[in-house]
Parts: sequence; C-alpha cells; structure tokens
Amino acid sequence: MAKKLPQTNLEQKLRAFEQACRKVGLKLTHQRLEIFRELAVACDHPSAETLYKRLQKRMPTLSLDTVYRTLATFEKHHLITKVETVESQARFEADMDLHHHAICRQCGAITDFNWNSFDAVQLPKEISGWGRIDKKNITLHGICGKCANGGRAK
Amino acid sequence: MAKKLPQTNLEQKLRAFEQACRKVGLKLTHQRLEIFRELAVACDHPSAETLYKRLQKRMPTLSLDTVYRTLATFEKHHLITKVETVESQARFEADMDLHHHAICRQCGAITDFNWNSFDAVQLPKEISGWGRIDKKNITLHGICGKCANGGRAK
DNA sequence: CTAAATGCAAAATTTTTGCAGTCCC
DNA sequence: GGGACTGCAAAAATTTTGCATTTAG
Repeated sequence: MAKKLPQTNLEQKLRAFEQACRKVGLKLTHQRLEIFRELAVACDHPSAETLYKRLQKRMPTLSLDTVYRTLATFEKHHLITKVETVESQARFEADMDLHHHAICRQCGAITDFNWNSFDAVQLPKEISGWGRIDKKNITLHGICGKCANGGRAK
Repeated sequence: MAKKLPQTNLEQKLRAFEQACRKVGLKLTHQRLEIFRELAVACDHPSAETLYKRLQKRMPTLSLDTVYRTLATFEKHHLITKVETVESQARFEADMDLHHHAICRQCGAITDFNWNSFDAVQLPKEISGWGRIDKKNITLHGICGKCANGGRAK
C-alpha cells in the first residue's frame, strides 16, 4: 500500500488523471501534471510546502501558491485527498482507494494499511441515523518501529 | 456521548482535572480552570478561537494566546485531545474516553459515537508490526441529517 | 481567441514567541 | 519569594487573494 508504485501503475494513474481532468474541464497544464505526478509517487503524504520543494528542482519558476491552488482544485474534484492530521500543515495523498492510516506521534510519518473485513462491517446503530456516510476511516496513533528504536531502522 | 453533561459529571470532571494538574505540577490558575470548564461543557469540539470568544464574555481580559498556550499545555499532559480534521483551525475536546467521530463535510459538525465491539477487535497483521499503537480511532465522513434537510432540524 | 491558469506580491488567517508584570504555591 | 503563568505586542508559519501575463483547448 505505502510501497513504491511500480512504473506501470504510475503511468496508468497518470492517464486516468488526465482523463478525469478532461472530463471535468480542468486544463492539463505542465504544473498540474507535475504536481499530480509528484504526489502520486510520494508515499509520505507530503504537505504543499514539501511538494513545492521537491518540484522546485525540476521547475524553478513554480510558485508555492500554485501548489496550494492546484491541490485545492484537485481535492475539490476528488482527484486527491487531504489527510486528516493534528499538524499545522495540511498533508495530501493521491491514493483514492479506501485505506487507513497509522500516524507516528513522534516523527509524524503516516503509513497506509488495508483492512477489508472492517470496510465491509456495518456501523453500530448508535450512529447509523446520523446522516449519509460516505467514508469510514481508521487512524492509528502510536510510535512507529523506527522511532521506538531511537531513529535507527528497525 | 455528545449530549450535554449532567451537572454532577461536570463537577466530577473538574475535580479530576484539578487533581491531575496538581499531580503534574500545573498551577491552577483562573484561566486554566475556565478554559477547561468551557471545553468540558462544549459538545461541538471548538477551536481555540471559538473557546476564546465564548470565554471573553465572562473574562474580558483573557487573551487568545493564553488560550492557545493553555490548550497546548493541556494536550501535552493528556488532559484534552486535539481532534484530527481537515480544517485550517485545530479543534479540541475534553472527553478522554475512547470514542469515535462523525464529521459533516458541509457544516463541519463533529458528532461523537461509541463502538465497543470495534474497540475490542484485533488489528490486521498487515499493520500489527508497525510499532506501538496507543489509539485506534474511526472517523466517518458524510452529510449530517440537518444539512441533508437543507439546514432544517431533522 | 478566450476563458482558465500561473506567478508575483501582498494580505489574511492561524499559531507561536519574547518580555515585563502578575499570581499560585 | 520564586518560578510559573498571563497579557500584550510583535513575529512566524501557513494559506489565500488580486491582478497582470501566459497558456491550453
């Protein structure tokens, strides 16, 4: 899930992205393509600022406000997701398949994981009358293995 | 869960809070007591700014930065929780019992709910080796009944 | 061509910090 | 009394906006 994307998956994802943009009338600018690609290959749920820094190397004239504007546009059209965290900076991901997150309270790393049997289970009746529920996400909080080992790889 | 606290519960909570403060050496100032009380009676998971506005009526000299500082202090000592949202402003709650949240993507309302059978279930092995997990929270996203009815009560 | 998107700069929003004075223990 | 806490103001951090220019379709 949080592993690196095989090249073929990436190309597939990019083509799907381009099609989705055309469908909703979003122009396929160089900036948009590169911002999406950078987020699609990232597996660390980067912030706008982090993406900006990574892209600056290849695109020196890119501006931070374009990154913000572009991410907001993508999110509005459900092409990417804003990850819920307790941090001051918003973080994003391009993986739109249903999955869940584990967050390290020390280093802030976010790891994806799947839990199909949970996804399939019915909500308790206490909340089932709340309204229309679109998504059902789990967030785990704790200390990742790396941090537990004093920063050394596990 | 998200209902109003009965008066007795509130008094109990305040006494527990005072004891916890003494134990960790936090001074019991008027500001801290009032900020905690206001958060404890709130059931809408208010932001620092929202709490500040509510408290200003009774405490005209209270400053917003004290609210921020105080909430951060409380959170550090696990007396309150910062709720994970996608919003720009951080939101807080004083209910430290394990529970889950449903968030309305339209009005931003956060509703608490319990799910004991989920709390008891084991994590899938895909993530069980990730590290030390302290908390396991669900967040539901959707449109609450009120918003689905065009803002009128359900 | 033309509406939409970008880059720049400036502003708005949210949160944090330094410091002098105040207050709890 | 002394160190912790608060209020004030100013700054830092994060995000948004107005406008002239550029670009995709």
